[in-house]
Amino acid sequence: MNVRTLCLSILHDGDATGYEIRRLSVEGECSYFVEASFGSIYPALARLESEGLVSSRLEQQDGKPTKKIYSITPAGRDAFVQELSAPMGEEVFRSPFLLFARFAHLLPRELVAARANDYLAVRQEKHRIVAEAMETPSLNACDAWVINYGRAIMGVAEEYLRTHMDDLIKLGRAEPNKDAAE
Amino acid sequence: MNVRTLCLSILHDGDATGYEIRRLSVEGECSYFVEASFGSIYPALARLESEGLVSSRLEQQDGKPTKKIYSITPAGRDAFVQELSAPMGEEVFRSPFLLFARFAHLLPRELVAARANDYLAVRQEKHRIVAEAMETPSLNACDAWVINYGRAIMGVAEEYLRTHMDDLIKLGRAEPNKDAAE
DNA sequence: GGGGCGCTATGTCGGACCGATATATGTCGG
DNA sequence: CCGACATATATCGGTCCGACATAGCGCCCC
Repeated sequence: MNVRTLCLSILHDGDATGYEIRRLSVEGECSYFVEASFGSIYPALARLESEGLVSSRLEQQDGKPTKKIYSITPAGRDAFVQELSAPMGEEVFRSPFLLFARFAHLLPRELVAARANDYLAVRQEKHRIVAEAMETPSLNACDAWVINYGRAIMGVAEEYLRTHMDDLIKLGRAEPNKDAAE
Repeated sequence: MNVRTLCLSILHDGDATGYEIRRLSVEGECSYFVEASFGSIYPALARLESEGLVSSRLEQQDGKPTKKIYSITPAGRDAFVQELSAPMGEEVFRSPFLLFARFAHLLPRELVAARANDYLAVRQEKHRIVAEAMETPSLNACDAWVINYGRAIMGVAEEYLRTHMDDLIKLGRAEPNKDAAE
């Protein structure tokens, strides 16, 4: 799942600028399983345009910088379907928090507690965004399926964390001052 | 959570070669939230050694290539704890399957069914690995917490997929021959 | 009223990381 | 007997992220 495909997928649902693609990938209903940065979106769009898979038009705005609005072309739609039909990449899940949690016994209890609370807040926020996305009026059936899947998983993640984080915090070191205590 | 920290975390629990670090990160009990490739492990180990955070010794074996066994140094342990105490990176979840699922309505039903079945198999395998990891005899409390967290989430993911994948497959296109049907 | 911050908007650049490939060798199955 | 696979180290091209550069406008607070 490269950035090219991500851009095509967003443009498939409607025109957008590079900036909007970024925002949708980070804050949108699907931000829990796709994401891309400016540093890869803009070059990807430029390359897609040079290949004729997207087209662009400039739009002046007063008070704001000029926008470069991209549209997907028929060739782009074909290429997108082709890309979806080709073998997929692997799923990626990387969690710095879980790596941290594995070594909670090395770290002061206050730090473990702070991190666990931060992580819970992040999970709750993500869960809220996905739950809210289900309220979208014009939601196609595929999007609804994906959102429900995400909501089911996030719901459990949040609940497990909420009910078990105290166990993890108790594993943190009680006396952070003694260095050779372990 | 860079590859350097990942290497230190594995060496913290015992000596290993670059090859073994790779295998642990891909097949081990924590492979569901950490992973790294050879292309980043070997350079990372070389750099860690030049900085004195790990040391290495060569071990001849007959029938197999010479191994280069790495050990973490006291300075390496300090640096590891330091790194865990520093602000963490964001969690990453990228799912090509969910992007595919969002556009199931564009794709032939047989393809959707095949992909859903493949994905279910992958999820079941991952779930099995984590569930099995709980049986490990010498399991410290932190690892147990992390594994249980993963098991809870993977259990729900697998079950949701198993009970709802038919709904997704039904959203696939029934007649893949008509191109202009959409 | 002015200074700083944040938002919209495009884009570049260094560095991190993946995936494929190269190299060498030994085992095991067909 | 040959290819596939496992062990083991290492490099390289290309992708992608994160930080930075640029720039005009609105908003808030002092």
